[in-house]
Amino acid sequence: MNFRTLLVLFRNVSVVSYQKGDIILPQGSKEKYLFFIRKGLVRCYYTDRDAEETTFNLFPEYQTFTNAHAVLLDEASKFSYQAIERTKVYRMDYDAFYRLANQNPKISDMNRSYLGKRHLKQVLTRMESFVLHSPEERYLEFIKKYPNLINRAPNKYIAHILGITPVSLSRIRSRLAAK
Amino acid sequence: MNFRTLLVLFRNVSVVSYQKGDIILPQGSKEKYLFFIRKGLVRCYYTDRDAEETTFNLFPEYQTFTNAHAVLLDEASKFSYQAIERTKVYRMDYDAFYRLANQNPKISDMNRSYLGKRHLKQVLTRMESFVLHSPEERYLEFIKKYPNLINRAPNKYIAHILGITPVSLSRIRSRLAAK
DNA sequence: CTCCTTTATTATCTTTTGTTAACGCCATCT
DNA sequence: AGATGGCGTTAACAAAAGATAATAAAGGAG
Repeated sequence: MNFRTLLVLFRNVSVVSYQKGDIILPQGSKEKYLFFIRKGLVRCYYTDRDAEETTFNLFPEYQTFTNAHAVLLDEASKFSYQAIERTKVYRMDYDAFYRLANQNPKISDMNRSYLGKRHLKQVLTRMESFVLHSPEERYLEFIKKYPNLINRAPNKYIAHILGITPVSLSRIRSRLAAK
Repeated sequence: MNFRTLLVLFRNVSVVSYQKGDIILPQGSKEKYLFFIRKGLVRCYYTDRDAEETTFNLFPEYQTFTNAHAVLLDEASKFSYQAIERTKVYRMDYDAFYRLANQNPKISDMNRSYLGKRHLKQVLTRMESFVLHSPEERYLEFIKKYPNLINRAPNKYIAHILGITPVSLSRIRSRLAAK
């Protein structure tokens, strides 16, 4: 990507900072943003009628994320996005990005390959893991992929991401430690 | 979509028939096809080193499918695709489709919205179900979504799709029947 | 620093699942 | 028709997971 392309992109980017606990996007929102995390940690979670929260994903620094239901599927966002550390993001309005993509083939490629492929691959790999692997195996995959998140995010968040309860994760950890 | 667009598409479509048990695409293949199932039932499954097969998905008539790893991610296909009934598909070479998409904005839209969004939505919804719902709930969702597949596909295939063993599925069924 | 809340761990009990094996059923082939 | 093989169900046992509660540890607020 050349300088000109970058410049066009940067004009539409804003830098946003959040305190620990701040909601970046609430569940139900239809706003469409692309985020790149410069620093911090973002949690994506679902809140049910009983106000129970289930964490779906964690995004650490140098990762991009979007509220997929809004951006990719044109629906209200099914999840909330919350900074669980002091977080700084580069945020771009997706509609602006989309308009740029229609004018600039390089940005269009970026849209397709980066947003589409990368996100699809993540979600596909994760789903495969649910079918093929046990909770313990998924936990090992997780710490291999995100070795530092263990110390930065509460275990209850990680447990839900793995599809188990916090108590169960605690037991898996002690079982593994016994070896 | 107008007649002209359809005509352009149809020139690149071939009709292929399979006997029960035939492999449509083997695991590891890099061929890229789009399929529309006119009739029959297709099973998507993974084979591990011990030659154990784990079914990932079932596609009945009037559904489209692709070998996602090859078509969407440019990788070797991680799954095999097999006709488990006498099956007739409309098959299109994806590269040809992609070339057409670059010439015809309507086809391009179809590529993005249909292939991209539809597939992403399926896989996203399914992954959410693994995190949010129990095996029993997933089974109920499955029979609601595909009421007729219960009688057409072996339970062991359905069990794996739900992320459980065939024995466990059998127990869930008898538990539900007891109510 | 202290108090208070949240979280992690551990224990107990119940439920569910995995594993293996046995049995019966059904379809297919000879 | 009889034999064969695959599949669904059930049983029995072991392992794991969910639910709940108690305790300990950690983190935040004042």
